[in-house]
Amino acid sequence: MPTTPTSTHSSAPTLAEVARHAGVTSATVSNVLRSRGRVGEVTRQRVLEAIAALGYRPHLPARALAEGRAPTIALMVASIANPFYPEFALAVENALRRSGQFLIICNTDGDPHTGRAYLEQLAGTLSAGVLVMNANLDFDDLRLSELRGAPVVLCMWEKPLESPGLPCVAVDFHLAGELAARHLIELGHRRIGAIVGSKAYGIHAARYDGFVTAMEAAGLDPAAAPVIHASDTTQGGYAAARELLSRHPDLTALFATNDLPALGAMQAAADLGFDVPRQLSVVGITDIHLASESRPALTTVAVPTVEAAELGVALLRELIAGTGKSGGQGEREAKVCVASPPHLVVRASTAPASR
Amino acid sequence: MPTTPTSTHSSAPTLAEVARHAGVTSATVSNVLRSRGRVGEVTRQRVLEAIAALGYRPHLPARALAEGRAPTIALMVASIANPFYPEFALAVENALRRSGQFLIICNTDGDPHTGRAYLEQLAGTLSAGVLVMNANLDFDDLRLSELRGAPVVLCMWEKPLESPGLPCVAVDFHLAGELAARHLIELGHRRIGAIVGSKAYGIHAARYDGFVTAMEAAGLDPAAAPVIHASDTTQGGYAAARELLSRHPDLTALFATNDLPALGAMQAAADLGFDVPRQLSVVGITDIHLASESRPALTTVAVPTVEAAELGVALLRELIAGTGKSGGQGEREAKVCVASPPHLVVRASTAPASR
DNA sequence: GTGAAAGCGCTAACAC
DNA sequence: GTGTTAGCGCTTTCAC
Repeated sequence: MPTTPTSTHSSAPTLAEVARHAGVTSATVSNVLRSRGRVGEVTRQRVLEAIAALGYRPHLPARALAEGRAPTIALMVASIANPFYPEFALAVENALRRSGQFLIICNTDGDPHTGRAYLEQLAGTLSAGVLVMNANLDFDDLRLSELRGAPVVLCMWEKPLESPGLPCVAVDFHLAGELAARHLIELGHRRIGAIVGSKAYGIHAARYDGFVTAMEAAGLDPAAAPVIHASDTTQGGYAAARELLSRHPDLTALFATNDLPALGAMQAAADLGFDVPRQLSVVGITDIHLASESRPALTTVAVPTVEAAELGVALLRELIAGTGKSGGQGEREAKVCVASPPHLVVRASTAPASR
Repeated sequence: MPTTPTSTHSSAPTLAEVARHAGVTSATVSNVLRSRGRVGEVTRQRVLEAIAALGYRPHLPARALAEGRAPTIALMVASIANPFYPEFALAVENALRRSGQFLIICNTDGDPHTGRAYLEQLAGTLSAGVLVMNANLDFDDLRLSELRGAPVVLCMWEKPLESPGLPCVAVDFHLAGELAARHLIELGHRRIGAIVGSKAYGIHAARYDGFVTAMEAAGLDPAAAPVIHASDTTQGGYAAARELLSRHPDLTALFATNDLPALGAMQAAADLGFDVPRQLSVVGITDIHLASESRPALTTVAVPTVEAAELGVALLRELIAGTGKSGGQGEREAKVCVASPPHLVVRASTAPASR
């Protein structure tokens, strides 16, 4: 029987309904909700009761529209399935939750096009700001997003001394590379192979530069160290290590610019019959959870992931708050916010050179 | 100099501005945007030009408000940092992206309170529906969410034959457990230890039941197999395996209800001097990426993760579309949607029993 | 085919 | 203290 389609009271209660129920006007309800205005204690109670009685919950899009501020933050990553990102995303979500904002995950697949589409849809409408990991986005797209009213923060920018022209959280990955390499050198290793990931955007260049710095500081010739570029995955590291070790069987250590490839390198070494760390030392960078769970556990340079996430959120919030002030975003120098320095974590994958 | 704070044209262009620019009214612009109404070809072109010229992008919250439908889907997980969830989340995000919806990640930390808070804020306001993984939520909270207009779909429900009273994607984990156990039995193992995770909510109970079924089918006494409950992590599996192996050194195989604990068990075995798989076989369930990357690579029972994600999204969408029809959600039987059966993936962590 | 107008649920001036 | 009112940006009947 086709009666009125809108059932009388089953739909979500609105402010107006709460107001009617409490015998006040919606402005008053809004005021008690936001503890904003001056509301009499008795009405306040009546309103609170009405809210509880009706099970009222604010309608976030409506609020966003009226307030002119978006209720979410977007996090752009190449793929959330890469083991590093979830650790970071968790920290971001925790930081956001405290301030009542929500996290939208955007996987770009490393495709600038996908990233751009996300930015276009979200920036300034659903999302008040954008956090960017190495998602292979076009910096011009990112700057455009700023102009659209959604600040962008680059998380884990690799070169503290060099501004990307965009606000960012910088982590000294040059130092990370240096610490990793120095550790090997101090263990007596001289013939070290390097596995360098993510050529795109020069990511990991800083890490390799750190390697070079450490080599030179020790009076070694960095150019003599064989280098292989690999994709930033276990498989990539595995293949790279196989190639490296078969072409240079005299290598006593492998330096990888990231943990995943380092882990892959350890497996390749094992498959090739190398005993890690007795015959071959392996070191990575980042210290993802997996690093401590491998056998042997991976020696690596820990990077302040959680801190970077929190700094990123804080910086983004600051930028969002400041949007529109002083005429804008584009001109003044992009703020770079430096996280604590990385530090070496010695585990079981490195040992003194024996050959 | 304090001039007008609102700069004349820097703010995001609105429909009305596009309309003015094109010499039409906003209704018409809206019509061309949604290819909804009957719009003359020439005006259509003028409007499109205006949109391009101004760089107009729809304001998602405004649209959501006017349309009465929320622009996101919420995914509730215990912690996105658990290696299984990102794989699932990636598949969900891919499925959603195709339909222009966005993914909000909610980490509950396994805390029903946190989960409830998320549901309360998102369900029916910002999020049109909720996908739930084993996030330790209260089923009553979930049913309440349905009444609030945001359907809930349980992903990876473990017991296809038993309805949770909530729509769900079911995966036959009993069969998974059975396959894993049968594999060990067929290899000649008789003294098998079981590591059972996530006691809460009886999750993994189905998996262990499958183990029992396989044992009985082979004429073995399941009660004779030592069982340890462990947290659903590598560490949990590590500790459990250590205990199991030290108390029962004659065990020739370990059955774990999840890959992470299985991986941990392999490490414990290695640390205890057991050669996997020659002296000890280890099998897991799920087939997360890590399973194929461990050394030895983990034999496991693969579960259709991506398929479950896609089915979950499809089911959720269906429920969202049907919300309000035929008077509602509560009464009719909750739909359960069964994913493909799990299947055994033999790798290097299992071998014939030698003792 | 196009425009006028009402309204989605909420906030924020301002008046009383 | 509380109510009135005018939007926020968009969609959508309904006239024309």
